[in-house]
Amino acid sequence: MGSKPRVRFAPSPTGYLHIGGVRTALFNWLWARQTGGSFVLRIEDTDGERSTPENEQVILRDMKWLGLDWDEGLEVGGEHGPYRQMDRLEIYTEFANKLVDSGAAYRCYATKEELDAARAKLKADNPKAQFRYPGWWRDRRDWPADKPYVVRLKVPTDGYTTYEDLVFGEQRVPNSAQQDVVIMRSDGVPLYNLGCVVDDLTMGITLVARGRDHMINTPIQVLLYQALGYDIPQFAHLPMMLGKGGAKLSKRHGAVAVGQYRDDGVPAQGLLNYLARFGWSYGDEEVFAMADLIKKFSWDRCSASDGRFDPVKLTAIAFEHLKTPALIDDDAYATHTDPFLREMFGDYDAALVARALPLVRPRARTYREAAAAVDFLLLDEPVMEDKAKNKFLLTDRAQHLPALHALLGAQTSFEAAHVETEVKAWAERDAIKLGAIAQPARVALTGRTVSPGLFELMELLGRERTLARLESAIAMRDES
RNA sequence: GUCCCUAUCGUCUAGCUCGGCCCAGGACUCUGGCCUUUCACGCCAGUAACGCGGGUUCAAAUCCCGCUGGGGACGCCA
Repeated sequence: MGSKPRVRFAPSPTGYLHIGGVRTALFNWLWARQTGGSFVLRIEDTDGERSTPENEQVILRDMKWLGLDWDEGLEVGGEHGPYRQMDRLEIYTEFANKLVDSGAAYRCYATKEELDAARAKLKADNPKAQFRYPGWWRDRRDWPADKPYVVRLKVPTDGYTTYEDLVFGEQRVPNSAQQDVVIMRSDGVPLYNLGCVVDDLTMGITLVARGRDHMINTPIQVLLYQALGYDIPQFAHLPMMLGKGGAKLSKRHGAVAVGQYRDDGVPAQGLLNYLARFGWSYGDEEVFAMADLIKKFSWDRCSASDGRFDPVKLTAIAFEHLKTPALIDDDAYATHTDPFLREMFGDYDAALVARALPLVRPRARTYREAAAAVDFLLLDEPVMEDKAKNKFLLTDRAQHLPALHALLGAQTSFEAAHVETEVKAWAERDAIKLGAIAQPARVALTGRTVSPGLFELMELLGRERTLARLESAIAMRDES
């Protein structure tokens, strides 16, 4: 093991991959990529009630979609495995025994019922009091032979536990505020604190970066490291991502599942860019390519105050990527739009779409919107918006259409620049405002009032389809 | 209730370490305008914040104290 940083992301498969979790994963990943260190992915599935293999699969799938690849962990393996906590039970038992043997922890035979009763009694006497484990078994060694027990950490009753947080600075928590927490359940499954410390220890993790909601656990974990005789890693806690109004971020504040963004057609790098800027800043810069982020990220530019998730800003940042070829080149754009095109149109003329997409980019907020915006090219007939049709095709506004048709019919080249020159010359000659020609023509060709430039459209559609659509538009008016 | 964390426009934030360049800058949103064959993009302009109260100082968003607000946690959850 060298001196390179080793960081990790350790989600619980108790639900889909949440964007708050992605932010944590991202910061760890950026640090590993910047420093040439390792990014470890492990699964903390000790909550048997809520963990499922399906959730685990979703998490792995979403991490891959985001491009947050890991050097060690599930699927890729590594020399510190296994990387799923339920596959590491013997290791925790070994460490728990070590703690009990050294006197740093002890067996507690109090049953859940006894604890509940004591808690209830205390609440009855004083509703505001905080229940704390009374230490019944703290100093006993008269352990019953065949009764279930949990393992509790013997927390010092005085003094302070301190550590340096890369984001929050020096932390100093009175031990008197802690209690003898359970670190191992009676069924031999470790609790979060034990599992986390043993894993970070045995996996050689040098820096633990996680959400601030875990900050409360850190003193206990520091105590665990010390009891086990290990140096503590560095810690970096990240401020919380809350929903609008300051409440815990949930579905009603917008999509929180990564999978939802993928399905909506939001680019992964846009999502990541938004998340990177949440609790981290680099002067006034806001739009970053991934390579930039890797280069510029640092813990000392992380903020300590909580923030609120804003789906509108996320869309804006994602749009910056979507419309900028330097951030997403045209080939990549086409590749990412492909699944949506297939979903909407089945097999399609990829070469034709590839020519149209660059014109659509400044108008599409997602890949899905981009796919929808080229429908007029892929459908035999454009889908007519009623309003557009009634206003531009069935009225006098369509009066120039026959002349336009005649002019275009006489052209051999349908290159945008050429058609533009010809049409503009005609308009000038006959003193017709270009808009009077363009809008009805646009509707005839696309069915909409909104589209890329008219002459580009003609080039894209080609001579035959352009003329045919103008003819049917003219016919529409005659029939009405 | 107890312990811990935090506090700049509606939101994300710069500035705070080393007080004056800040009657506070950028971005999103919103409004107005320009460009243009439409829309979008782009460009220009505008609205909008240092939570409150005390100090310290010639000078405080920046330092100190108090208050208030917000958040996390107090489980054989993670």
